[in-house]
Amino acid sequence: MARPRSYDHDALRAATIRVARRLLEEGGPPALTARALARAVGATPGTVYAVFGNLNAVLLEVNRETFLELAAVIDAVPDGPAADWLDRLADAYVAFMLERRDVWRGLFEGPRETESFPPWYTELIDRLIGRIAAPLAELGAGPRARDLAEQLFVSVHGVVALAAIGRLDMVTARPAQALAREAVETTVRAIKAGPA
Amino acid sequence: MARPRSYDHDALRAATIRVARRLLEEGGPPALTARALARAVGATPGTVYAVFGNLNAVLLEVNRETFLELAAVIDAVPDGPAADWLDRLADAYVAFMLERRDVWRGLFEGPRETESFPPWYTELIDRLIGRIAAPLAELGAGPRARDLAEQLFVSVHGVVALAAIGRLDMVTARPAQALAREAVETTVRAIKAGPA
DNA sequence: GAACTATTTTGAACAGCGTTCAGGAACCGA
DNA sequence: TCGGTTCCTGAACGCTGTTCAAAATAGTTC
Repeated sequence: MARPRSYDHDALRAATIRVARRLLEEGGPPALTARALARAVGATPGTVYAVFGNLNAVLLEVNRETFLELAAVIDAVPDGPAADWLDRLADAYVAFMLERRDVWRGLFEGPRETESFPPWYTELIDRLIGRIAAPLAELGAGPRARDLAEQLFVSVHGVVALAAIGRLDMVTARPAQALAREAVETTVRAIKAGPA
Repeated sequence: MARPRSYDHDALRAATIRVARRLLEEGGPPALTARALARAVGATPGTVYAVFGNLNAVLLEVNRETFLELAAVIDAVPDGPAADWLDRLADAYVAFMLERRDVWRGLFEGPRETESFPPWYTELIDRLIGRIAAPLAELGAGPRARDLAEQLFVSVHGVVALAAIGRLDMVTARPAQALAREAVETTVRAIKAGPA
């Protein structure tokens, strides 16, 4: 009753996301084009659009995978004495993001402000911040742990944001990892200074 | 001996920069196109290219003006007790950037990593960090004042970076200004905790 | 087997982008 | 009036995301 699909759409979807990621890694956001995607998966732009609706949806899927990987990496960071634990978290986060600069840029650059974000996006960030709050609480941050974790996350985000576009050296001579660790140290010292 | 210029190139240059800024404010980076610029200044794309070489140069000039304005705003922040002084600096910075979200995005998004930055760019950032280091030194940061100023700047950058693309609320319920002030407070408290 | 229907896939087309550059335009000096 | 010289225009190139009429391919019915 109908022309049968010539593609396994699930497989095509997965392949497209895989290729999208490779394109991003190799050429940054400008390399992620509908035609390049289609060519690489052996289909045509129209088919990609039939599967994803638009290019942004492809990027969103890459972001999902990236975030899931990040979550796994963060979860794999062994806990320990709170200060060391935080350092390891910071190191892992910075290293992860800088190894994927261009994918990172896809995560944080550009999209419309009015766009609403899918639940997994928010949930993963929430989880990440929870992982930061744990050692902070251990250090005696008490009820402020969550707030401080948010603050620390944003600070490290600042480091990575500048490093990912190659502009951290305009602000400081220190490398990203050092700055992230110092942000951790400052937070820890502020906690040790006692309750507000 | 030659066809006379039909444009005052200095005036055309200035007008182009002015229009570029308006386009950015009204429609963000995507609105800054060669044809729109040319149309708005009553010239043709070719002429714009004759004056600026390429579109990025126009963006760079807008950035220069924005940074100069920022420098003026920061210089105008009255000093006072160090903690209040820092709060005012943070407020001024955050307010300035958020009032110019789209111009801000032009400042920090996208350009090639290999690009070298003009001296005024680095100099202005240096000046900005100097302004932050002053009250920190007053608070007893000693020789660490500069390092802490860089760190604080990067932290506040993280706040603004997320706020400018409308994603700060994915991390925290607090507004940008509050987070910036808390970054200040954390830094101050870390200093008060004594030398490292 | 032919016709019809339903679905999927294609790829040309559209409007726009940054950028280039052949050639028309406009002046001066001879 | 005729080069010479410079300036400016705007068509053109190759690219972009996206759309959609048409082609392809199947099952079903006559």
